[in-house]
Amino acid sequence: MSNQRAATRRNKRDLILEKAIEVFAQKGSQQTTVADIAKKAKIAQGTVYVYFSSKEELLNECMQQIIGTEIESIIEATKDIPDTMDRLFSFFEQHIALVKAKPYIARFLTMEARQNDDFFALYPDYNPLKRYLDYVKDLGRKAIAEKRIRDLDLDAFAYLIVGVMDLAMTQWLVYKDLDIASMAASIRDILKYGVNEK
Amino acid sequence: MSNQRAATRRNKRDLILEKAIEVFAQKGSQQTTVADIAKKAKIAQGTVYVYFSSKEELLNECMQQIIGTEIESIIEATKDIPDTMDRLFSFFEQHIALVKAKPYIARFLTMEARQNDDFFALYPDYNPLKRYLDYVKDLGRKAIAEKRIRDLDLDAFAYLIVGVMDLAMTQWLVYKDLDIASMAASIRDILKYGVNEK
Amino acid sequence: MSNQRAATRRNKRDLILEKAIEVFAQKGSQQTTVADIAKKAKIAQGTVYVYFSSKEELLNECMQQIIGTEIESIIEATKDIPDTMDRLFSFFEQHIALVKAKPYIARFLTMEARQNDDFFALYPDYNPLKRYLDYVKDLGRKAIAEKRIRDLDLDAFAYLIVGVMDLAMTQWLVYKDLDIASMAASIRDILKYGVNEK
Amino acid sequence: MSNQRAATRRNKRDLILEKAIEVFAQKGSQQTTVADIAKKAKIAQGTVYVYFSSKEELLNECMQQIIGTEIESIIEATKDIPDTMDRLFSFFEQHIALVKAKPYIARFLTMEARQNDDFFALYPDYNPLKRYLDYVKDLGRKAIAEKRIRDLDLDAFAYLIVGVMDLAMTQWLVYKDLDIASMAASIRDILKYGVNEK
DNA sequence: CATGAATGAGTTTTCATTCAT
DNA sequence: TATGAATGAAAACTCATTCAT
Repeated sequence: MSNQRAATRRNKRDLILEKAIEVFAQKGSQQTTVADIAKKAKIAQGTVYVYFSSKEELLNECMQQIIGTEIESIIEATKDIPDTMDRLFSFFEQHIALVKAKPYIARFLTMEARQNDDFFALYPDYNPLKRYLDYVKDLGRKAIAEKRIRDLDLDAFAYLIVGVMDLAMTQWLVYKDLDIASMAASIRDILKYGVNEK
Repeated sequence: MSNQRAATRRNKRDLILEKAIEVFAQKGSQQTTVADIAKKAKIAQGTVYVYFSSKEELLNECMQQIIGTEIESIIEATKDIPDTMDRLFSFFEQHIALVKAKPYIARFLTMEARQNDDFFALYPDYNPLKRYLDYVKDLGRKAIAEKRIRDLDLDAFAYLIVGVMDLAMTQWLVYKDLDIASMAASIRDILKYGVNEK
Repeated sequence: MSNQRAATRRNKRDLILEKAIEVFAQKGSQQTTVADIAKKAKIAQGTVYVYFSSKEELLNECMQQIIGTEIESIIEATKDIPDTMDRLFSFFEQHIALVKAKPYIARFLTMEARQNDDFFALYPDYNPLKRYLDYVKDLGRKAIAEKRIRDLDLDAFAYLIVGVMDLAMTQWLVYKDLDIASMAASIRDILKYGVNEK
Repeated sequence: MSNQRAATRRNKRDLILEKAIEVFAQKGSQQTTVADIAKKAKIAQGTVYVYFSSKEELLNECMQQIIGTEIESIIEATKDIPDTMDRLFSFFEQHIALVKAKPYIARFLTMEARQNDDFFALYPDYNPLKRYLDYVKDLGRKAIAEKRIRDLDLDAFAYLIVGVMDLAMTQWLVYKDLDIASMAASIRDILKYGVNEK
């Protein structure tokens, strides 16, 4: 009984989170009303407030859900790839796959997370872009140590990788005809050999 | 007198635009009220509606102002630099300078323009990121023709340049201690020679 | 088993009443939510509705509980004091003792009972202030008959006694440093001899 | 023009205050909705928020209005009566007259002012009962100095006067058939000569 | 009986927009 | 043109009450 109840409670909370992420992503957090979310989840507006104390809190929980779950799962999934550069581009590819599978997550990563000041005031380490940058810098550091890449400015390196990833993602959301996968190969090529004539 | 009036009208309209951009950029367009803008411009709320039919229209005018004026002026300013790569990085540097001088413009480029769907529905070519990408692709095409860079995927090239620029700008807005100028040199170096050991 | 059940029912009902009085008194009936009461009684919200049909009814039951139990018990306790004036001031003292022991009762007497119109519409005789006034008038009548006090306006007499009692109580609730006990002696003195120079 | 505008503004604010006092007094502050007040004042709900930042603030302004205006005007009106006891009972009578003329004020004095903790936290000296008590104590002190009354406990004296006044007022609100004016004479008699047989 | 999740009507508050001056 | 008071529709949030378990 307790299990059943707990399960129900967990399920409804998760249901609200899931639908909220979809609606927030579709319309943006400001344009989304609690009524929209309730409608999408087929529950009464008041029910949202049984599980979340305010629309604000619900939005933050959505972000933590995405960052804590999705981003970390990508990082986790790539941790066994031995070659650092392969690992880096596998990370890139997985991120693209995530965006393609759950485009609303991209909206959170690029939009909400960038502009929700309250959220970053509370959880500065949850800035998803910063999380990505740190991860890439770390990978870069190892690649240098392993002499797989030359000794370069790690910040510049990380910003190049994450920047191109983020932009490609953003543009893909607007112009769906962008072939990110094939672009990834070209990006890898440019980063590897540089733009100079050999 | 007619001149006087026209001048006044132009001036007041521009005053509202100027202040609106500042406030929109500071608080985000959703959080900004017409009252905020009127207060900043030291005029009555009603006056805003003498020059703009709605808050929506005012926002769109702000974006056109930025894109049409600021962005184009950067592109214009670099047009006389003969070496394509120099021109590209001059463009990069000018963009950084613009963001540093008028940080609220960056907010528009990264945030508002990305999320204001109505605006893009009306003016797809005014997507400032797309404008940047097209410009860089064009530069890249010339550089290849001039054999200054090797024959590479222009999209990948443009996304790398604009992506790193946009990200650096975004992060600088949050963490002001980022030294973008010095990073630019490193980025140029990486792009030029690639990450591989020589 | 039937006894057991009845006892349980009685006990839980009384538990809710007891806790409801405390919470109502603490926060005022309007500010109190059914959830507050349920929490204080450590039961589920729904359980309140097993014993009371509405929050309104619960509030009325609380008032009857106080008037029927607490007030009558004071009147009862003083009934064997032969001297009418002693009895009157014993009544006064017991009331003070009650307020000090259970301050939340004072809140009911002064606040809720005065403002809950519905309650008085249903039970006009349960106005606790009226109950007090009637009791004091009755005592006064006897004291006059016994020639312990002079023949005076009974209403004025009762209003003086109950009025000063009620006000002292009210102010004591706000400013706890009021020494009601010592004031009672002075009040008795003034009422006895009047304010005139002898 | 400026005068006209300022007058309009002042008038509307005062109109809202006036109507709010009436409705608050009639239904109690908790039962009163902003819609009720707006309806009574024949304005839109939003207009209330042009002049008051919240319902809470409006309530507090109402109380200050009553305490600052009505109570002080009574105290002011009696200040030229030379005999202290006459002055005291003139004060009493004026208070009764006020309650009869504007019964809703009585509601504020006895109900809202007693229970609105927030208000007293901000303005402890605006407790209307305390204001009354202080005034009567002051009068009593002078009466003693002038040897018009004997040297008695000022607190007990003030509590008797204000207590009976407040209670009479309260009961009159419920049972309108109470003849307060005639009672006042009896009260004066009892207080003057005491209850003892001479 | 007891529960507590779910409900939805009702309330406060915001703010783009209008309009008389 | 310029004003700013007034509007009212829409949104967030509360909470007494119900009901399936």
